[in-house]
Order: sequence, then C-alpha cells, then structure tokens
Amino acid sequence: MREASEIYALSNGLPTSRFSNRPLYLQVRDAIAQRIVSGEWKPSMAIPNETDLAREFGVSPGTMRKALDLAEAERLLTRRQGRGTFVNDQSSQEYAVRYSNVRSRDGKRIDGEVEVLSIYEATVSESEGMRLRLRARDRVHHIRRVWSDNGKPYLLEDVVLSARLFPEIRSHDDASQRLAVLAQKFGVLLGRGDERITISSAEPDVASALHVASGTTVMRLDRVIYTLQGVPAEWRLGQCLTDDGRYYMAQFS
Amino acid sequence: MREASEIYALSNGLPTSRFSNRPLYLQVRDAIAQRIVSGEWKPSMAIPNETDLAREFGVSPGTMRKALDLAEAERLLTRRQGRGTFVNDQSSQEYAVRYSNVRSRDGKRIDGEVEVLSIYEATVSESEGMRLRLRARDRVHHIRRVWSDNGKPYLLEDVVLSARLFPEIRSHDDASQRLAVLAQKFGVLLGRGDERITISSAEPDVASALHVASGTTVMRLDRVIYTLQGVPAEWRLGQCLTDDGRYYMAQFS
DNA sequence: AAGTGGTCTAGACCACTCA
DNA sequence: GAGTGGTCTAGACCACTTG
Repeated sequence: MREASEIYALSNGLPTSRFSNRPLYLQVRDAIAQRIVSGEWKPSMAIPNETDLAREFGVSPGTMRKALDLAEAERLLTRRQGRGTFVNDQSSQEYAVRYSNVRSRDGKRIDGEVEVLSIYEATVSESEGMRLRLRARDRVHHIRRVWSDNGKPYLLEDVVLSARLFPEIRSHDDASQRLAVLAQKFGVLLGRGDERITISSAEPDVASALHVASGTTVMRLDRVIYTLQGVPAEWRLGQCLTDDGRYYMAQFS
Repeated sequence: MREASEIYALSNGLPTSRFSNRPLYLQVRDAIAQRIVSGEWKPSMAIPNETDLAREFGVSPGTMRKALDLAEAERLLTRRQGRGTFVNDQSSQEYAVRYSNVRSRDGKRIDGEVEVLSIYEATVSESEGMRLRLRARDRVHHIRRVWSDNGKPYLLEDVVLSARLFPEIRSHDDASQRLAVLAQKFGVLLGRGDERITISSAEPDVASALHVASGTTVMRLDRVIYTLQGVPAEWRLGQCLTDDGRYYMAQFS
C-alpha cells in the first residue's frame, strides 16, 4: 500500500517520494494542509470520512487517523463524532482572536474597534531582522493601529509583517484585520507564538494616540507569531493601558 | 481481553470496573498515574516496556501505547526510542521551574535564592475560596517569601496552598520549595495553570521586602495552578520588579 | 437506519541505543 | 545482536448524530 500513497503524492506534486524517510502520517498531514491552503478544501467545509481519505491517500485507516488527529491538534480541522470532519474557518470569531490575550475585568477577550494610523512598506531594520529571522534586504510591512473599547483607546500596536508571507498589504482594510484573517487570505497557516511582557512608560506619540499623558505607565507586549512550519510571520509591539481592570491572560502547562 | 484488564484493575482496587464506560486507555493512564503517586514507580526509574505492560494490564499494545503517550504529554513519563520509558523527576531542575515564567534580560529563567518571611495556617477567606474552589471552613497554608537574584530582591510571593492536598507545611524548608517539588512529596500531580498579569504599585510592606520605595510600579502576577484532575492546588500573588530587563514570558498556540 | 468519528485489537517491520 | 520505542497495517465494534 505504501507505494500507492507515494505514487499518488508524486502524481499530485506533493513533497514526498518513494525514498522519503519522513513518516507517512506527517506526509499525509502536509497534504491535508496543502489542500486547505490551496483552497481545494474551503473553510467550514466537511471533508470526506477517514475511510475514504485513507483509500484516496493509499494509507491504512490508522495512519489516516493519526494525520487527522494531528491536523486537529494544530487547529486546521475539527472532528465531531457522528457528524464528520470540518475545515476550521480561521477568520471566524473563535479562531481570529486566539492570539489576543488582553482581557477586560469581566474575563472576556476585548472585541474592540480598530483604527489604522499608518501603513508603509520598507526594508527590514536590524532589530526586525533579528526577531523575524529575515535577511538584510528583505521587505516588511509596518502598521500602526490603535484599539478602542467603547470608544476609549486602550492598546497601540506597531505591527511588522514579513512581505514574503504577506506580499500585498496596501489597503487600510487589510491593515485593520487580525493576523489570523490575513493568514487565511494569504494561504499562511499559523502556529505558536510567544510574548514578552514588561512595564514601560509611553513616549509622547504613543501617549497621544492613547489619549493619556506622556510618560503614563503601560504594559509592553512584545510578541512574535510563527507559521505552523516555525517561520516568523509577525512581530508586534503592543503598548496597553491597564486601567479598568484590564489584564493579560497567560495559560501554560 | 477486556475482562482481564478489568479483573486486574478490580483486584488492585483501581477505580474501574467491568461496567465502566470510561475508555480503557484512560483507565490505564490513571493506573500509571497511581503507580507514580504511590511510589511504586519512583522518579527517574525505567518502567517495563510496552509489550510487557500491555500484557500486565490485559490490553492490546495499541491501547497501552495510547495511555503511555498520554502520560508523556502530561509530563508524567519520558519515552526514548531505543532506551525505554522513564518516570519524570518533578523535583529536577527541568520540571521544578516549569511554572516560573519570569526571565532575566538574557532570556534565561531566573534561578534565584528564596527567603521565607512567614508561614501560617488559617481558614480560607472568601476571595481565596473563590480562586481555589474551597468551602467555607476549609484550611489553607499561607506563605510569604521573597526571591533574590545575586542578592537583589526582585519578586515577592504570597502563596496560598490547599491544605487538603498539602496537609502539612510547617518547616521553612517546605515553604521555600517550588510547588512542583512539594507536589511530588505529597503525591500530587500538577497540570495546567493560568496567570493574570497587571500593573500595580507596591504597598509599604511589599516595597520594604523588595528594598524599593513605597508606591514603586510592579508587575502583578496572579496565578492559579491546578492538579492534573483540574482541582486548584495553589493560588499565588506575585509582585515583581521589572528593572534590569526582567520580563514575563508567555507562550501560546 | 445509515453514516460518522472514537475505541480497541493483534499483529508486523523499522530506527535507535547500548552492551 | 538484543531490546526499546516509533510507525504502519487491516480489520472489528461502539457511541453519537442526523434524516
């Protein structure tokens, strides 16, 4: 059976071969990801059942299941007993806010309004290159935007996006979108992120955008989000007011 | 074969029965946890291979593997191809610091010295009961301690431990231990935690313990750590200085 | 009743570690 | 070379959802 899957993969130009040492279930997971990125499987769509998929990929049901379980753990799919397997819509409320860790006093994620202050494309600076693992002449997009809750500004973001992954960010509409929404639009699958939290005081331009006095104490959120493959996709510096009981929520194990 | 496992479990007083609907691999995982908690399997010890264990528990190798993989994901075991399966030592450096998310400028977890300022046992307050899900007359241990890095205090902790899980915390030696070390000593398996981060200013007693001026801005770390079964084990309020480039590290996906 | 994912079985062979 | 975990196969039956 193994040959069948590899012949199938080869016939579809997938990155596997008869001589690949990469475990089959990972190759199948990659093929699943490819179908989602390419749009062959669209958000919210039900995909074939695991028996049919196993036959199609030429692997055993057990291997197919292992690949599907992995894709579910990576938030590509959702499986529901008795119903089927569905492609996750990364632009839905549930997934779009998953990287947003600031909460209001009541414990809910804040779903505020965003205003884009500026967008421009440039060559990476040294510090950006370090965080995004880019080379000297690579291009990046810069976005400055401010989030408000009930009309009151609380978070200023300076976003840096790799132009390799996100070739065209021009409109204010694009720049106002959450990363997960842009990623789905550009066929990028997102994975882990890490965030460094410190205390700092607002420079005049930041303070002015947040409607507070210069030097006001803010929570500084320095975050990098990586693709599923581990490539840095976004570096964001957030400066957040912590009045009104707003706080950062971290979970770990 | 299924009967064999359940007869085995029954004969050992494990919480399963012929009529249990709980999946077998979860029952086996529970039995693994029980052997670790009871001390039958000691930290750093190699346990039998999966074929032998499957026979002993009366389940198929596939089910045994699923239970072992789960226990590894829960940080109870470590499996190494070609070597064997080992019980994790929760008091080792690697595991003891896993809930410590404050880092120094160089990105390393700070391995500082701790001084215990006070210990006492009391009945839960209302706010403690809320966070630790305890009833009105339950008992808790209070510990106040300060962490220093190269002799310089940087973190004051007010720890509240459920006395149900940790019956006797009397010595300063106990009170100075990290939670993971105490948990292993008391046969408690730890799981997830969550931490809320805000900015506040140090009250006089806190400021004095940290050798800074009263009112100094600190990072407020409000954390609850749960057992593997989801029972709150510890509530800790940390107040941390963020000079010298110290920061909180959050990871998510 | 039909279809789905979830659990479970009973093997086989491979990759890795170590004496 | 012996022993370990990692991968893979090819089924079976169960629990759940929906028409």
